[in-house]
Amino acid sequence: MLKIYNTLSKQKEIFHPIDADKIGIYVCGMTVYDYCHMGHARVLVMFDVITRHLRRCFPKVEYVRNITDIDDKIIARAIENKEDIYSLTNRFIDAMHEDERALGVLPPDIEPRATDAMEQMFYMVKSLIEQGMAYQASNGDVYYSVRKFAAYGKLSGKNLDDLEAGARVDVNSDKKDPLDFVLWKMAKTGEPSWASPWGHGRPGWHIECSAMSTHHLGNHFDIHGGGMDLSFPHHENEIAQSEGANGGTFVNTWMHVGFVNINDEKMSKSLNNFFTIRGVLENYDGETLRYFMMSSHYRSPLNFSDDNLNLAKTSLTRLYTAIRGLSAGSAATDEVSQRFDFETRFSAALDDDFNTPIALSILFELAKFINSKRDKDIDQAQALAQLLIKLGGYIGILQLQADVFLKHTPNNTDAGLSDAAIDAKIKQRNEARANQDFATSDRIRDELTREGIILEDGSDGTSWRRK
RNA sequence: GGCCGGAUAGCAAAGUGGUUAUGCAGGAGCCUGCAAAGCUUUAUAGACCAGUUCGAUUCUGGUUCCGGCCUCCA
Repeated sequence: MLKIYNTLSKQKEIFHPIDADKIGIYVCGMTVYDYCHMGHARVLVMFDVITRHLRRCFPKVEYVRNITDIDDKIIARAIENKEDIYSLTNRFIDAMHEDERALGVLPPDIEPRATDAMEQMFYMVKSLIEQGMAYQASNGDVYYSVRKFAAYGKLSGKNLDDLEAGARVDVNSDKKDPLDFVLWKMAKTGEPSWASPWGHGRPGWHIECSAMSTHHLGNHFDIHGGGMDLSFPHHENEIAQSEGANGGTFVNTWMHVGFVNINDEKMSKSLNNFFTIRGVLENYDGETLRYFMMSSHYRSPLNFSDDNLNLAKTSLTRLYTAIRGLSAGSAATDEVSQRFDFETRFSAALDDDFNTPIALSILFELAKFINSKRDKDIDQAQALAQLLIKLGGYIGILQLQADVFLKHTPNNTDAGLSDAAIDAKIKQRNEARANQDFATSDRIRDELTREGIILEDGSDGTSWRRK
């Protein structure tokens, strides 16, 4: 029984799909004018975990994640670079896809772009104007009349009068109410623009998501998500637009992923304390990054630091060490895995609002069993290793050959000793050991240790891994 | 000012009204030529103050501190 925390009700709810044969989920994606940072990575990874689990729970899941490829920052950056907005956005869309693959994130089913959704936005804005919920101001911009939507504030728990009292500057005199937000912006000279019923211009930020989500998933769909910072005003405005234009409920379940923090402060572009995914990938592999993201619950803050990343790497190393040498073989269910209900408990953890820390803890239990069985009952160890790999696969980890993970260099470059050179050293060392020449064998091991190579002598020979 | 979260052992991070979270690090032991890995075992918690209860880290109220949103942001 799947339970999801709904921002709308501020509590965990049993998830009741609108149509159990087809789940619709929409996630607000990136604004593509720069490389993705760790905050984006968290949203990418967590909604990947979420959709992977949903796909196991339901026969069909339609996962839509948009790309915002037109907005003020994109225009500003394109002007700065003296480049066309499409060449800018295409470049960063490619970079985003590259980052996504490195993190083991599966592509969404549909990835619509704002610039392809103009007609759908026009349709929605028209509907809002016709119903008197939006108006074109004297400067030509079209605004949403927030006061016309009685339920405004239901997602963020905000009260219009409190908002107004606390509203900071930027009061646009063309707005009827300072809280009104823009649906369509008139183009200034030199700006990219689209012909619309209200003149040449471009869409406001919020309308694209209302238009694209309802276009692909219908006026009423199951889940809408994004980063915590989108709940207000972005998602609040989406509700106002979609429910204002179409009537009825827009989305049943709203999900928000917590922030990535640096020294307990939000990582953000405006604070300029962000780390890009590709920057971090120079020192840590994608799977370690992914594990790090899953090591805390998706709604909790996640503190980004080398210590925590290294912890993730060590943890993942333990899991891969458990399956090393055992990955081949049949996946027979065995008495131990049944007795301890690993798979049931693993799924139950994910069913409980996608509790990845619990799910991971079950993988460690499994690893412990494998380690304690491998010398006594290889078949059972084999079967448990298969199960560990299978459960890991449910959340997108442990799909490499153990040795590939354990021997890789941080950024998969060929720094330091080659594998062949390491094997040669190990051979020399083992010859020395066979001759009881421990001074030589220890010297070789020390040499390798300095190169970041750790040796492990086992009953079936010496294996190695990179630190 | 308004509205939300959070405070768990050395670090990271969950569940839970009474019984081992889990990972890393630490102690002891086994294994090993010695290590590493692994196994066994062990110590170290629940910001503070009240209340409810036979019993609270878990529920309620208050205090303090931290973070977020109210402005573009995942």
